[in-house]
Amino acid sequence: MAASDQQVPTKPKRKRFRDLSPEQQAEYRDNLRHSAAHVLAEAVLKLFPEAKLTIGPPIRDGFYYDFDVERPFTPDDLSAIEKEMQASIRANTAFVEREVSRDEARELVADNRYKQELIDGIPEDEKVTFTSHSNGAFDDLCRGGHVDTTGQISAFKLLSTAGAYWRGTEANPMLQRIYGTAWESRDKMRVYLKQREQAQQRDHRRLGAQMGLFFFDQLAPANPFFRPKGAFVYNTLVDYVRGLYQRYGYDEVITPQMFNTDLFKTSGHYDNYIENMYMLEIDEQEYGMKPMNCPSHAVMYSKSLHSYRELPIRYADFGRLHRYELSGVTAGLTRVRSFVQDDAHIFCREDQIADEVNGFIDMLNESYEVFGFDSTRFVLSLRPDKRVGSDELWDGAESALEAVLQERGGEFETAEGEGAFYGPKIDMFVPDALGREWQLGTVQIDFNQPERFDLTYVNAESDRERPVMIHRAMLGSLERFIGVLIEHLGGNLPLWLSPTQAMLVPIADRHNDYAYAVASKMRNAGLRVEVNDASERMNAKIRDAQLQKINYMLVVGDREIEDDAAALRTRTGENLGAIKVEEIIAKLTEEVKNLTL
RNA sequence: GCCAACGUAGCUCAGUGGUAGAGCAGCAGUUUCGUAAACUGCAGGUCGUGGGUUCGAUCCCCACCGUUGGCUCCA
Repeated sequence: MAASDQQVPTKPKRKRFRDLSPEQQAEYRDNLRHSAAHVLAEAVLKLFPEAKLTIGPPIRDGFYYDFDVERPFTPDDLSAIEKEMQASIRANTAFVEREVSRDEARELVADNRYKQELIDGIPEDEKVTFTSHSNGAFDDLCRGGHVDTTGQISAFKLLSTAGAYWRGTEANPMLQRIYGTAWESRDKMRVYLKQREQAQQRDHRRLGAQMGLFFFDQLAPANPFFRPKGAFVYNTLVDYVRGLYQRYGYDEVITPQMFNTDLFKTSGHYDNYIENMYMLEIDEQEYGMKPMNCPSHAVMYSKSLHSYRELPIRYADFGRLHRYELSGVTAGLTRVRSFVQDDAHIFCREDQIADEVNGFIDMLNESYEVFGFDSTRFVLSLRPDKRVGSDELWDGAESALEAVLQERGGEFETAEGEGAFYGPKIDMFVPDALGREWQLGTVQIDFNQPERFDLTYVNAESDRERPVMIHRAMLGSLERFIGVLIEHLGGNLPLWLSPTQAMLVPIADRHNDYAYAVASKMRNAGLRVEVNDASERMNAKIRDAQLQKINYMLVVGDREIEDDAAALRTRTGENLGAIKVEEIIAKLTEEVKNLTL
């Protein structure tokens, strides 16, 4: 501690933020952000006295507060509110917590049904507390967790407004939410806002257009068009997965696109998923586009008699799926209405579950490493209240999944009650450029479909037994995967996945022929190369290749022609100088072979 | 689906109650250049769609379509 601390201050001196432990820092930020939410609520009440307060938690990078108000907030409201907040912060008043009795609490929020509901939800053995600031001018039911004074909220900014249902349920009234960000210093906030801006540069929709990969058109909302280069990426991913399947023992199948709805009545989708299905009528019969592959795989399994010796059977399917998603939730490639998954269903005996899941995670980890996903979050979801299958089945499956995760030693989270009604599952989440997480991989145990389709195998005693079905996807929807991958890599696809691996850049027109000759050599070696023979300056050609995220630029001029070489430049801006064309080919070929990131 | 914002040239955007502009891209010509944007010129838009108000609508109003940010990280 500093020497100045020898003088005993009247109040314990606050430690500087950077001297706090990581846990304390996180707590301080939460407190800061939650305090900012209080100040926000105060400001809103000043300007909109009729507003009803609800909740205002700290969130990642900031905070929000939900209000029940007569009309939605406008951008102008936001700046007015921000001004009010600043006044309150300048006043630098203390946050004061106090315990109140339940009756008193109810009295204090008598005209606020939301707060009443919150009080009802507080367990009997917990204290009910209110927190005030601005010398009591603002008072709110609050669990606590504040900074000492409003003045500590030195850096904040209101970012956006949004409608939000009370408790996130559509049946509830829609509240108006204000999002803001708050930091321990102005510098930190500046850094954050800048990062936010940079993340937008990595948005896959922006990069996808820039790289000429795909586009959307209102003629087919939420259905991407993949241009030649995008289709190349798409198909190369499928090829990659097929390669893994060959090693990990999967068999690819092809199944129909649309089915008589009898299938979905058997599978249960007709009762539970019809809202998301595209239906059509053919020959006065009701048909539906498949939203999932599992029913067709169950049909395929049921078409022949199976011995326990055949199991596990692993059917892989790159079938196109259609799901009607609400218009408000579709987004770029990450949430579309038509997509293909690297989907497969494993039919196995109960005692094979652990091995199957284990083998799947091996494959998944192998692939995620190739793509550089190193912050994958594994979540194990256990039995919900509403479920099918006996407790014994669930016990077995849950402990099998948990044991696999335990034995592998990696970190994972457990979500009680979050499993599907048909079985427990493990989901794998990966963040996008803005830190929003998307589910890519999943492995789900299913006790339901085998029952519904009456699937059986013959065991060693010649008796019929019920197999377990395992749904699993590694990259998940290829569309989403491509979107997340682009953001993850900032568009810098690895060489093996890159639609254009190298751009030949002739310095002057007289070098064009040589450039074409080099390109042809490289193409013969299996590389994907283009020649930019435009009558442009070399700088412009390089810039053009950079924007397209092309891995290598091969600059050729008089000197290179002399030596049968090309000056190699990487998209990271590195100039590797003149290298013999043969060497370049060898280098790139090696890089492709090794799936170098 | 719900709340809000937005929709103008291929892209990024400006603009006004009197039928529209810029930069980049495209095309033509000039330039032939050493590691992220050469110069000149030309061409390019039923201002998302459909109604309404108005002498007149890209602009104001309504509806629809689409896109974007949100819609339990719970007092």
